[in-house]
Amino acid sequence: MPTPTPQSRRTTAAKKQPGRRNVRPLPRVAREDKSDLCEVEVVDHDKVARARAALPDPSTLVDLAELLRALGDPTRLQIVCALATDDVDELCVCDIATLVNVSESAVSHSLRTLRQLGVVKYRKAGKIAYYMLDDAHVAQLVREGVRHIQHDE
Amino acid sequence: MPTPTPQSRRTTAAKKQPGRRNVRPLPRVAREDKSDLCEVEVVDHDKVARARAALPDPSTLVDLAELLRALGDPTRLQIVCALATDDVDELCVCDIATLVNVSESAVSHSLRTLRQLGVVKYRKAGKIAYYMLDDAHVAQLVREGVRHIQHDE
DNA sequence: TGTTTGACTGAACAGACGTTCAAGTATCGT
DNA sequence: ACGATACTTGAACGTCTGTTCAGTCAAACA
Repeated sequence: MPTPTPQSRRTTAAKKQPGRRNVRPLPRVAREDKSDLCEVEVVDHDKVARARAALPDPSTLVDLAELLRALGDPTRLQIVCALATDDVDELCVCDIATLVNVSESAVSHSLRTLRQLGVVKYRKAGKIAYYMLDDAHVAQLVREGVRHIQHDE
Repeated sequence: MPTPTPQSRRTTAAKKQPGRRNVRPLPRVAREDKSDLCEVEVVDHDKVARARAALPDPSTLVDLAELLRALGDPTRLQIVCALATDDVDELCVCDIATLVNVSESAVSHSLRTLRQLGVVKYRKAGKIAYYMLDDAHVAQLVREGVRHIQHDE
């Protein structure tokens, strides 16, 4: 049986290797390939070109996706929300674990993820680690997200 | 009479529709439990109480996490970015597939996810489905995310 | 009518994810 | 020094995710 599938030729742009997390996996983000695409751009070739031009560069895209996915976990989202609270500048791991109701180990793992993304940082005082936000933009982003969810739709 | 009927499901609540297996058991989101926690709140009990009070309610938290996680996928993020482009009001599935360089099937699956979250909607013209954004807030959120990623850090 | 096209769907698979568990590193109190 | 505390780390495990594949459907065209 022949394979008349339009784009079955070079679709192997999605081969990612099992690398570490914090670096840049760069999964299958647009590679400016477009050379052997078969002309599947049926409808509006010009509009596609415009959209492609307006697309953020792959590095930005992957970084943002990574950030959003990190915030897309209830545990981590709660941590960020807690640290974004007024009058709550910093919290220790133990308190965060109590707050979001998970084990300290799980919190520690989550905090590491957020740390590697530059979302949080920490200060060590004795044996206690106080975590705080490292990126005010992220807090702002989350606050707006909450507002959007709560207001409409 | 063919009924294009662009669907847009914007369920205010109750988006735990029983898809297939485990629905959405609301994993370990704050349960207001705190009664039998062993007094692990070592450092600042008051601050924990404040942070907990400021935390969004579980339903908002889960909805937002769901949205952020959906946007945290490079394919879906690119789709939203493309549709958020000025002068690009709508795109057909075929063009989107070309744009983000994945198969039409994968795009269709991704679009369904975004549709179910109320991020995009579509209009059918003949056999072509034109997708467009359904939530301007999300587009705004993504645009700010891009700006934040590009500007600092 | 039959074929082609654009898009959708369900099953299935490889890989990724988040938690738990057990062990580890410092630091503090005695 | 010893043990307890606060936290981190790595491995393991079950679950979830996104893609591919194959099949389906409706609309357009021959």
